[in-house]
Amino acid sequence: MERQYRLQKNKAFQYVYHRGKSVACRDLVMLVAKSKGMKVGFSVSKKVGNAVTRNKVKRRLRECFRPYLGGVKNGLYVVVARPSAAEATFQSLQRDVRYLLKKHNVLSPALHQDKPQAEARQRPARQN
RNA sequence: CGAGGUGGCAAGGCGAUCGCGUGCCUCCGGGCAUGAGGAAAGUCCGAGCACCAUAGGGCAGGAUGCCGGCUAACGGCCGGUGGAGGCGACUCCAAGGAGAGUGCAACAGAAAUAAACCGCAGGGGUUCCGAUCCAUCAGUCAUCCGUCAACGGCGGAUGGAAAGUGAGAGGAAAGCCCUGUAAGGAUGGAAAGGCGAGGUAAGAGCUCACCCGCGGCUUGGCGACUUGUCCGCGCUGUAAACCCCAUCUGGUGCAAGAUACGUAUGAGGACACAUGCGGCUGCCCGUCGCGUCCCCGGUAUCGCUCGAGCCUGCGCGGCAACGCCAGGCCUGGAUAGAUGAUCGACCCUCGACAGAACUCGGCUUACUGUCACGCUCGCUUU
RNA sequence: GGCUCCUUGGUCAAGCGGUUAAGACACCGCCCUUUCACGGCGGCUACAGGGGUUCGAAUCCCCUAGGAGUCA
Repeated sequence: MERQYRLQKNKAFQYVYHRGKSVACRDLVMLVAKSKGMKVGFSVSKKVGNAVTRNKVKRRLRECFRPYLGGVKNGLYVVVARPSAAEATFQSLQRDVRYLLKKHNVLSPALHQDKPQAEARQRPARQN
């Protein structure tokens, strides 16, 4: 995920926590605030685990969110991992991210019905 | 074969698709190269580096603590000494001073850092028994008072009819006083060196032999230490209690700090008014600065990775840690923080512990697999 | 990332190296009351873990684990 799409400053996170709307499932919480730019941030606290597991969860979340970059409304997104996310598989995280985006109703019409492009591209490979 | 000991090595790799950080090139489409660890961890030590005054003085505080060496330095490493553990290979040890001083040693025990409670022994005095001797017709009992350290004696008085009152070898029993003694005494972590013999009234390093420890002298060693001597002595433990001695030690830490653009010893609020306040360490000196406190205060770049660096040599010196020499190599530098997802087969245990954040040298802790040994012990077979 | 500190019953806590580790609240049982509350009596349950020093450690030292605070 390129740097221009990242939410970086602590103040920006604080802004999203104050102004954003939140939707959650068992492993994740997603907050969205309206903005002209498109930025995503990931928050994984020390409760999730040690540095290795935290990094792993962050990488997986980044990979899950990447296909939707062009396909959702602009805004400030923050994805918070709950402690149970350490045990979740990549596939379940993928499902959760898609479910939360849908619940926020930010998916563009093209992607609302079908699978995202990146995932569609991976489908045939997985079937092999 | 089993149980150990020591030392080393590795930390899944390969291919495909998508994706990320950094560097270089670019025809701006992209391409090429490279990208976590042995502990990156804990932050327990030591340094570099930066700022604080040039890093200052004294006290306090802190750290280390057998010896020699290595190292930039260290609480690290190597080699040795002493002690402890193990049948052994081998391992472990904050291992200076208790003979400078202070403190503490609960409970138990006679007694706790210095004696004398019991005991043992000698002497004194008391009572009782008492062969025998003197005296005598008989020779005793009760109460009261005084006295001595004394439930006992002595002296006196009174009463029972009156009066008066000896000596004693030796023995016994109890309690008392003085002296000697530290052998024995159920305890305790520790009891005044141990054990045996002599010695004695009883005893005692009082004397002797052997042993243990300390000190002196002495042999060897740079030294810790060690060998001998028997010259002197017999001293509780605790310093991870205070302390003494020796050595080291200024503070803060890359959120250090520097630069640029905004421009600034800034805006707002509260309090105070120089024998004061703050910084440099806790205090004093010295020195620098001049209100103090609360709250708010942007972004970018540098610091930032070539370094006490890594690899090779059967190189040279050294037992070794390590040093020297020669040749070769460049090997993360992010800043919400880069290694992931999917597929394929392989090792067949589906891969443990675990992610750089200024950088090094160690220590400690977590943890998987494997190899070597002209290392040890035991069993079996030949 | 650096620095500083703390762990004692279920909770809050005291504790000079020396008995069976105070105390309060809570909980349980009994008494009191027609019953509950209050009160009284009794009980229950702990030194974060592992080593070391010491005759003896909750206390002193080291390591580990967990938890706080602080620095922009």
